Amino acid sequence: MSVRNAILSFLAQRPRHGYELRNAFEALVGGEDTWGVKPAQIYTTLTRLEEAGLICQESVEQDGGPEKRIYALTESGLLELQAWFGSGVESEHQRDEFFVKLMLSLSTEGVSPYRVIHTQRGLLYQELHDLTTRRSRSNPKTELAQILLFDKTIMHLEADLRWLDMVEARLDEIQRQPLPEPESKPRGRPKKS
Amino acid sequence: MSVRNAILSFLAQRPRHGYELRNAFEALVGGEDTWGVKPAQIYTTLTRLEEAGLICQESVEQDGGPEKRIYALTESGLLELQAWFGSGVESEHQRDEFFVKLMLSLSTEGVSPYRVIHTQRGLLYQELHDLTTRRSRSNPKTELAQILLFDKTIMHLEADLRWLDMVEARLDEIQRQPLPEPESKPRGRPKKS
DNA sequence: GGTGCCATGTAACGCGTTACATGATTAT
DNA sequence: ATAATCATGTAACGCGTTACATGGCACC
Repeated sequence: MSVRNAILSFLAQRPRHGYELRNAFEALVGGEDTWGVKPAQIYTTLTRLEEAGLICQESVEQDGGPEKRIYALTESGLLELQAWFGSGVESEHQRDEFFVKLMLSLSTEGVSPYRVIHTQRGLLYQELHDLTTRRSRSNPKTELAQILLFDKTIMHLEADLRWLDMVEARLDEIQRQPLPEPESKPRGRPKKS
Repeated sequence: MSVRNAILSFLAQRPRHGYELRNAFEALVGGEDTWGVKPAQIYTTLTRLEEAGLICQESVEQDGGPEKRIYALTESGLLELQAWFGSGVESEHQRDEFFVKLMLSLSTEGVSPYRVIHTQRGLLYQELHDLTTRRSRSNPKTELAQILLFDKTIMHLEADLRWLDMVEARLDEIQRQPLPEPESKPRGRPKKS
């Protein structure tokens, strides 16, 4: 939903066309190496927003080149935008791919959870190193926003690393005490067979 | 990719049909209130995995009720699964919806970044409270996995809260020194007009 | 006066969602 | 019997992706 709402917000300032919106977004989040937005996403999102009645085409410029469809915010688009600003963003941390991988590694023959943890830790350290480097190369005057984003990511990576250590310690504790294999079990009301 | 790879992993143990896979997944991650997987996702994923040649239909049971298509892992499916276990999971923290909202609130009339931060902090505290409660109600013997997942989420929420405090302090520092409005600017090779 | 890149898009797919369908089993 | 719900799916959509199309402008 980031792109969708960012588009609404940019159109609240003034009507724009696709390329402008893309540039505005990348300027906001810090360029394509931080958060590259593909053109296609802008245009498909614009189409869907128009179908939903949140924006409308104001005019079509055609100065020699390709068409430039200028979009403007509608009333309901403004309402939706305000609702977005007024509400919080729910975290979706519960959906964690690494957690699934780790759990599966515990019940899969030939896959060591310690190896999975080790690999993940290596990747996290590398990401942390890259980010720290890029963060220290930023100019704090002009790129405050990017630094804040770097900080957030770094703090999450550090949390992930601490969690990995915790999990590993936990695994050591219960070593050779295998988890019951998670199995298909009927739930709900028991049957009186 | 969590569901997709979890399916591969479950089929590596033995061939199964859709409902079994759904139950196995929910047992793994801790039931529908933690990570509810909709049946539709299982079946569409199965279809795509079959098209990709990673799994194949082994047989079709039909004991009175609806068809039960039994899927089995193929050779390339096993390879893909092993590749997944052998690689790390990249974090995607750079895509942060709240960050976008915050940045937009800085350049939007009538929206206070302090208010946005306040709302978000409220939501994070509530999520933290709920999770802490649920965590302490779990049985550490039988639900170790869920506790680990709770811990990970809690650590991330705490990181988010610390980051919010940091951002707010930063905003106070530069108060009344507005950011330049992020604008459409041509990049790349400068033109020699 | 061709090569390459800038600016603007379309098509098709992948993962995940909500809404709906359908036949069997169980509760009342 | 009727209603709930279990067990198994299909259809259609939303957000995001990669791959491709196309017409002008800059440069050598």
